[in-house]
Amino acid sequence: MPELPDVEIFKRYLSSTALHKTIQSVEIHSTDMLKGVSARAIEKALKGDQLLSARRHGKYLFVKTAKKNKWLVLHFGMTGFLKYFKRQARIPPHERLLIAFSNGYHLAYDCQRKLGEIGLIDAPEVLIEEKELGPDALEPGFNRERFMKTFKNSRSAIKSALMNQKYVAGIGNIYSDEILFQAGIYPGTRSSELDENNMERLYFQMDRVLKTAIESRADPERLPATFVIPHRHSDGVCPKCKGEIAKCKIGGRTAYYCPQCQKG
DNA sequence: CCTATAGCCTGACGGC
DNA sequence: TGCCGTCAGGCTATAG
Repeated sequence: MPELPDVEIFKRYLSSTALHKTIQSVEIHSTDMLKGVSARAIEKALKGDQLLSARRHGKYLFVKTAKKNKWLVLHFGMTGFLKYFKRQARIPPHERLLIAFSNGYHLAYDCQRKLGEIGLIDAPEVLIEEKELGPDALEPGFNRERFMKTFKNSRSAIKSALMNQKYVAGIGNIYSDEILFQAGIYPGTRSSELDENNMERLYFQMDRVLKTAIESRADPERLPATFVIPHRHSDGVCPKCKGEIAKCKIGGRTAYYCPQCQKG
């Protein structure tokens, strides 16, 4: 689930629940998910402090602490999410990090498959540079010109290029399918072979799809009826032409597309 | 340099 | 029912 729109919703969720509350305790139950930091160091950085603000870049969430000026890093892998709750009975099943606040509430980071990551850094820029992340797909500076320049230079399938976090950060398997569907482009088309028209449509749809998904709270059931995401399964029907949705492998990932509406 | 592929980790599901 | 293979919306390391 967690691509740009999902993580943006997590950010808003955390911002409206867990900020400005004194942290009473921190428990890390899966130390194997820690990257370059010890459980003790995270505990030390958070305990007694408060969470001040949250920021997102691509699929990464950064949460700033008030006093010590550190940033907690959360990446959600394929199965991560956040939950803010009071009663112990509501604790999610694969909780890996648990922050308890002095008001009796808790913030849990749940990640069933442990493909996510928990970290602690001095500034988001450090991680962005280290991972060589491209610009966030929705940042204003990533305009049409930069988009075209980026994708002109890649010879991989456009779907793979869109998902390459070094080119642009935030797009994964699901939303790359949606963006390509909306732009009417076959996912296996070589990125460098897209003409100006296709490039322009792709950029426009990238922006529109991601923003629409955020407005829909990244909830498939709230997406517009013209979106293909709810039909990404065998027997899926194209919301535009009512033809059958097809599936194939591109760059090792399953791509769903409409053979009628998306031409090479 | 660039692109493609296996592997990491866990759980759900379908077929035998 | 039980077992096994496959697959899942992430990224990284390595091979070609």
